[in-house]
Amino acid sequence: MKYQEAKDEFISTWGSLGTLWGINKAMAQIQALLFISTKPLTTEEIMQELQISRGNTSMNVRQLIDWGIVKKELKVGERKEYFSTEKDVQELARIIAKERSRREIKPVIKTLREISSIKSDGTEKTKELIHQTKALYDLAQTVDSLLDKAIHHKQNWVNSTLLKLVK
Amino acid sequence: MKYQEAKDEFISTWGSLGTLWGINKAMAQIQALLFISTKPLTTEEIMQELQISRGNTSMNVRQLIDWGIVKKELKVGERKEYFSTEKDVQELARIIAKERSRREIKPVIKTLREISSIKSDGTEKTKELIHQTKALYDLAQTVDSLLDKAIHHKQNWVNSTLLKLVK
DNA sequence: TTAAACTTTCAATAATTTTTGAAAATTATA
DNA sequence: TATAATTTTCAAAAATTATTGAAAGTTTAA
Repeated sequence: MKYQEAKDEFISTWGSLGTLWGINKAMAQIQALLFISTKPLTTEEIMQELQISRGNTSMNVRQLIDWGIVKKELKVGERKEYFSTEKDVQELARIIAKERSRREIKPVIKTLREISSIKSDGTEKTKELIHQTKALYDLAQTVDSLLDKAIHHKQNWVNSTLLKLVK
Repeated sequence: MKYQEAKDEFISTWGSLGTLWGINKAMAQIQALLFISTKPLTTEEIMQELQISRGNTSMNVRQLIDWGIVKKELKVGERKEYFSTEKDVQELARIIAKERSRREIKPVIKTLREISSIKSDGTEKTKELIHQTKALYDLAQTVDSLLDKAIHHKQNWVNSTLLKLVK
């Protein structure tokens, strides 16, 4: 496999994986492109490489910046913005875990707590609702605590924490 | 909060969470409905409760069965099929982890292995592509091994494995 | 067999999400 | 301040995904 082919394959695979996990394809592909780039890229270069429009590029780069995955860089004497992504995979995983926990998991945990703590009226169906949502709540709490632990474990959490579980 | 309100909230929340993670809303809602039901339900009952069509119900129940999350039950003397979901949250998590690993993570790992093992042509950009995809490959392997471990750890893997990390 | 009960399929339609591109806004320089 | 470079916004269009419902298929029982 030649460079260009491998690069295209990587960007395409990353885009598909993103889609499968509820992430916009263009957003995932921009991140993939920056991830393997040897230097920061401009909007123009991203558009060119991925064959997407200016508006699309602008919006998705902005979202990546909101997520804390991409940083804007300015070069002296130049007007345009350069973008680069976090290059360290573990830090990247940490950021994504943090954001998905904050945006998606924690709100669900809050809802599960509310539902599982409604007052029982003694009927079977209410008991079952409370019991099942409580069980989900407990599991979600455990998983989210693990994520929190990883999130705050700045350096090398995969090796220090996960690897010992796997081995 | 009264029963009906809590139930609707749970089904709706589960549907939204599914959507966020790339799972069809109807599929997530059917699973949610079965998860808090005190008894197996028929297609008719699911349609009625969720206000969705027969075709939609049929297709999504079938998918849940493919995933191993829902089971079909037959009652003696009755023609129609009854559906129930796995009620144990940890077993449910195990099944979902197993399926997502098999369908989505393992294929990506294979691609990352292929890309990261292309022959270097000595250029910086090729070196960077190889280096970065190798790093992703290593991380994905670690995470997938953890999932595999959890997957094969039938009983109570959350408490026996994850909890000790969290505490 | 036949027919009734039930399930599946799938083309058409609807809903949602993504993308475009040009106008408006912003920013830096002359 | 004017203007050129660049980015952002957002309504419209395109693409994708989900849903419907009726016809076809299957299964069971009389």
